[in-house]
Amino acid sequence: MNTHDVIAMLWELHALTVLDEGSPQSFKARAYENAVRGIEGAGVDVTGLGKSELTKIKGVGGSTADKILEYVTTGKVDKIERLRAEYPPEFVVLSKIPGVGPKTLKTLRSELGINDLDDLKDAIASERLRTVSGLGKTSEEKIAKAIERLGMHGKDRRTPIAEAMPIANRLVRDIEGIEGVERAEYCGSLRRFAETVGDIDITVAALEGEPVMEAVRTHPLAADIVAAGETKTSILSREGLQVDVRVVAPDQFGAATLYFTGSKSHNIVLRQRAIDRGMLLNEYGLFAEDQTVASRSEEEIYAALDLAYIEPPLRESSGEVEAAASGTLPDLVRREHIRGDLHYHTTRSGDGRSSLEDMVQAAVEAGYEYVAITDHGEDLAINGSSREEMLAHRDAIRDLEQRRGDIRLLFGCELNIGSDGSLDYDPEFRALFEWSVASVHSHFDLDVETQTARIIGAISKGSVNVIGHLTGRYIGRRPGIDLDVDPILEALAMTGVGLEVNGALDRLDASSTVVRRALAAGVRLVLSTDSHHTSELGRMDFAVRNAQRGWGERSDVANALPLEEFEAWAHNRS
DNA sequence: GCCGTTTTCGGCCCGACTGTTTTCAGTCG
Repeated sequence: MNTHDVIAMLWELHALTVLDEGSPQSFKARAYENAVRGIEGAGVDVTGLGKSELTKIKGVGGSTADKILEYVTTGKVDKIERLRAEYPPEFVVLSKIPGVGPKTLKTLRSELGINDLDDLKDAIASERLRTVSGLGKTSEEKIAKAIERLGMHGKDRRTPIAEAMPIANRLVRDIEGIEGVERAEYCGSLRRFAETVGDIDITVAALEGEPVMEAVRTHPLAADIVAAGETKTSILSREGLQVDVRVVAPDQFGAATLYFTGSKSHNIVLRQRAIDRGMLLNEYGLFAEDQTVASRSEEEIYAALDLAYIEPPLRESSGEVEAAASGTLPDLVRREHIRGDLHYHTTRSGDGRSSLEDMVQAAVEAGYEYVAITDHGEDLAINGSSREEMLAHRDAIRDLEQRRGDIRLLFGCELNIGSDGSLDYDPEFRALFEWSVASVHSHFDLDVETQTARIIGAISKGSVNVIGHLTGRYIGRRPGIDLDVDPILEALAMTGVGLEVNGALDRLDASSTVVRRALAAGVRLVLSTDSHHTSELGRMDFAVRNAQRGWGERSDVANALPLEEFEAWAHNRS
């Protein structure tokens, strides 16, 4: 049992309490939510704490502390057991239907005796739902439709960022093209750079709302219209992804983007802070006695709340507001700090699609001082290169570097980590590489001990500069390998081997949570695009944002170092 | 259930949209 389990327990308690009290605003339910936030913010292992230490955590009082202790010692919480009996899973699942909240559920149960999805379907089929007070024919039809599509977009359906980002970019671009629109920006979890998103939120600055609403309602991506008002329209894409578009006056754009970027809990903390200062914060601005204090930009709102500006990836209510108040926010790494790309393929790799010349030209155009060419090693049968091919490749790289004279090219390799931690070639040959990424490309189903030993084995061979895409996951498609992360981070810190932050949107590997733990362990980061084509260099921005989400600073990032310092570090691998 | 620069009780973030109502409750973000 660990802190993660305790948090899961509190979330279940929260969900069951919402049902029991019939209100998401239930103060008890919100207290559990606050406790989770406090525990996450404290960043400690709560399973080893006593009651007095637990209640020192913000949001955790005596009652919640008792439940945590009960859970840690017995593995159960009496109150949860009782609530589970009252609200079994087949009933709880009904709360996932969009448009059905705890109040409706309570009424359905008490008036129609509905206890599961079949009961609800029967009630709809026999038109009994419309007889319930507060519901009518329209609600009945709406709920019927929502059930039909439940598998596609229930309330907790999450869309991988790699799927959501192109849709958001297209809509933003189209909305920006509408006459009268000054600005449009995607907000929500997408702007915070969460790896999966529940929906897409777009904020638009325009004096007239209707042209925007009209354009959204009739957009080719809109398979269905969920809500259509004067300033807010919600559509559903064919894939079931909901998009909310909200129009505000241009001088309120900052307040609106702040509000819609969230996170929800970050907003609550900011609003509380406004109240403490006798002000009101909403999506239209920060107000004091009906006077607007700030609204045009996010920066001026944070400033008016006596806070340093907080970048969107940090807005998860995990200590960032406290840090902004005390001037201890991290000096986040930015795209302009990055001086080179260190995971970079050419047509030498079987899956590479741009030539060495083109890839290097693209790197120069991106403003890089150095690049490591890291084509696949021989163990990756289809995509890899033999020793002879690698040596010829080295000559081509040296030749190009000399002819150009405008960029340092490191002769590198992406080594393949075998199931037992073995690497390509032999130690002598590997020593020829000036830079080596080592990554997992196969054997995804081994047990956690084997996988962990496998990675640590690769780290310990003395031939590796950085571990590439740590887990091998594809977000939403393939889970990563099972790893015990802490011993791996320890091994990285001890040997001075770096941890890659892979900027491919479907990877984002290591994840931001692992990045944050890695930094706490003293591991250095390497931000990479893993480009196989010249069109993929833009991924560096994603690697940067994912590192930011893990609180990565400029000084944490190896490829933010000037060339000489970088090479000194790279040669220092143990 | 938690909390305190209005401190041990009384409050707890704020607003748009919808459907069912004739002024508001529920849901959602």
